[in-house]
Amino acid sequence: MPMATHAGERKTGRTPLSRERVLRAAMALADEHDIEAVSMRKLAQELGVDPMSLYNHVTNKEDLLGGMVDLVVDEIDLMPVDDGDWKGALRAQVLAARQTMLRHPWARGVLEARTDSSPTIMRYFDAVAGIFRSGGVSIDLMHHALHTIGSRVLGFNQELFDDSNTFDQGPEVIALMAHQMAAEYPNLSEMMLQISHDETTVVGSGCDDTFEFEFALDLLLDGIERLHHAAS
Amino acid sequence: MPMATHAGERKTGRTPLSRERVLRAAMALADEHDIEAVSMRKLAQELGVDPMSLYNHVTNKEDLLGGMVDLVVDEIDLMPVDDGDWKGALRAQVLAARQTMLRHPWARGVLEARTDSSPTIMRYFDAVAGIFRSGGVSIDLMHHALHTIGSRVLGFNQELFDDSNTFDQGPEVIALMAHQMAAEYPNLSEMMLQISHDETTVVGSGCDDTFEFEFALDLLLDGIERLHHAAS
DNA sequence: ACCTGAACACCGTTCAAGT
DNA sequence: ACCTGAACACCGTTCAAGT
Repeated sequence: MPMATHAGERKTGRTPLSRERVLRAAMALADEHDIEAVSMRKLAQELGVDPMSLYNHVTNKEDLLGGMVDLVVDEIDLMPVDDGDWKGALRAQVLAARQTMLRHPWARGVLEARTDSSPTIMRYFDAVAGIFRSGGVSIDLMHHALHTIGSRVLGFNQELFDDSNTFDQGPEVIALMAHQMAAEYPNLSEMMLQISHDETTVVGSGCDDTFEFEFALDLLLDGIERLHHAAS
Repeated sequence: MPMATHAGERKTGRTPLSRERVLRAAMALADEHDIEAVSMRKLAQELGVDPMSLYNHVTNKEDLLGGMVDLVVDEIDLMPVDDGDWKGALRAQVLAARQTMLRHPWARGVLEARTDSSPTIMRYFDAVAGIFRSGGVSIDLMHHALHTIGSRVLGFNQELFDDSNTFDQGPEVIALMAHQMAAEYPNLSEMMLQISHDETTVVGSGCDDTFEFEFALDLLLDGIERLHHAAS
């Protein structure tokens, strides 16, 4: 005797669609195959559903991307406010954001393309602002500081100058490349040569990125702290 | 008696296609209607040509975008190296880049999406590196500095925290918004309130962006200079 | 209320054919 | 050598129809 098919358990017994389920699936797809793999059609296929069914839970693709990014930002651990050390708390907060973004590299491009920010993102920025305020940083300085730190507040290493691939090579390969470039790009080739010889700097590109990120972050925080002290 | 139709002057008398002409047309299209208006098909239509004809002068869309961006970077004025004031020269160079990028706002997204950098871009970075070297900045510090300045070297104001739209509103509108947000985003609403009252800060969003850009740039340059002096 | 399929208006690009 | 048109494999989304 066949069981009665009641709502929520159609002939396939598959869990019904929901915004949550759609967004989670999209996030998994992006994590695994990068953002260009996330099309409405492929996502639907992944969920075993007609492409048009997605539109019952997401108004359009922009909404989908926004929801995905909110999921990521919600994943960032919020650091406790430490009245005695706003700089340390802020540093920890930004590094926490970076950890999350490293797990979801596609989020950067989506966030930068977004035009209006969601409540989730506002909440994160409000938390960061709270850290500044806990240290008595003036609103005006905090405002400029937020602009200055830029997308690094969310843990992005905003580099156009990405030489991490270069330094994946062995020193002798780099030396060869550097000599070939010497005529046209004398300064860059000089830089490549020296850095490839300096073993303490080159410890694998993953570590390098972390070093450069913290170097930049500390330079920014030190500068902001200096202005804060000068003002008080 | 009909004129003979010779090469270069087909029945329409239109100038023949060339890489240069394709790239210039694409740039004009992007300048006027933003980057999403630049499709192979629309570009071909703009040129009065079959879409497939473009592929004789451009290997694919990626090549097209790369060529467009090279055109932009080539537009940046290169500042003379000033041995006595590397910081001032660098500042001037970055602000020159910013002027160019303001004329071609679409270039930022294309540049950030690019994976490998062209000779044109390498030449620009080499010029920037030359400015550092002219001031005797060590290669190691210069390397970190380039990573720290990040995409700002090319004049981008890398802001996720874009409140320029907000401050386009009148003070009373902002005050209303701030009060509505107060419960959920106490720190941000406090910031909005104060900034909207401070008339010297809000002089139109265009000017604001310039101020924030220079504020961030100077903070970075001052930090780098401090490290440079500490090392020597 | 939720899901579906056909259809529309777009993409970039391959390939064989024209001149 | 350069250009063309038809065709292919994709997009996001509207709309009318199903349950």
